[in-house]
Amino acid sequence: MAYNIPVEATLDVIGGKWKVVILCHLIKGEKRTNEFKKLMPRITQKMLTQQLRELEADGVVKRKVFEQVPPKVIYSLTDYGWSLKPILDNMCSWGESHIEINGEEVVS
Amino acid sequence: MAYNIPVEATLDVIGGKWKVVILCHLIKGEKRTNEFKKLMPRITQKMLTQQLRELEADGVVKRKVFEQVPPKVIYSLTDYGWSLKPILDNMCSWGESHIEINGEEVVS
DNA sequence: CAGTATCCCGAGGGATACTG
DNA sequence: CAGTATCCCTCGGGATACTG
Repeated sequence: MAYNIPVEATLDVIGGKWKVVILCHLIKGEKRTNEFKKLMPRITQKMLTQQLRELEADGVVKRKVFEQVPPKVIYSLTDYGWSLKPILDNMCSWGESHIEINGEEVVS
Repeated sequence: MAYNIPVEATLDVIGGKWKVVILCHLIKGEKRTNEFKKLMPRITQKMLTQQLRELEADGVVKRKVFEQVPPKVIYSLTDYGWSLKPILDNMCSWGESHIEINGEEVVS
């Protein structure tokens, strides 16, 4: 509400500290919570949950809970979330072409 | 340095609180400081200067000072900054198509 | 394994005043 | 007009412990 420029609406959805990173990972496929933790070694449990909940509330991420022990939760993009793909793809490739990557933390 | 995923490099450059908004305005043409203030009524002088300085340090924004009284400063995109255009265009149009805009503060 | 609940610190950023 | 300098306070977010 009351944006001064439309792009602020976009930032409302993907502007969070970790949201773009999370979404970029989800473009490559659905993920479990622990997978996110390994892909983002610096994120805390608290922030991970928080960012995912906000993305879910905005309708771009879907959360599927498997009722079992131990618990299993899978996150994926919604159709609405996939509409962000062009933006995310562009951001990813811009980063790839403008910076050298350091792969020190690619845990399997 | 030491990114876990390339897109973090992109976020380093455009991830600031107001940077995407500033860059979107610059895509439509160079701007003076006061123009920014009118386009972004909620930004403070401090934040405006700070974000512009960081964009300048990252080489995406160019600052041109006219030595005169009263002072005149014009900001514009560098060639490097223009390489972000596809991302910014996508973000702008996504916002346009997904949210209704409120134009209450379009001062001339 | 996935998530919630507390505690708590520090810096991000607002408000204000001043300068060239 | 454009920018710097202070003061100061909120709250983002880290660390830790606990639950289903």
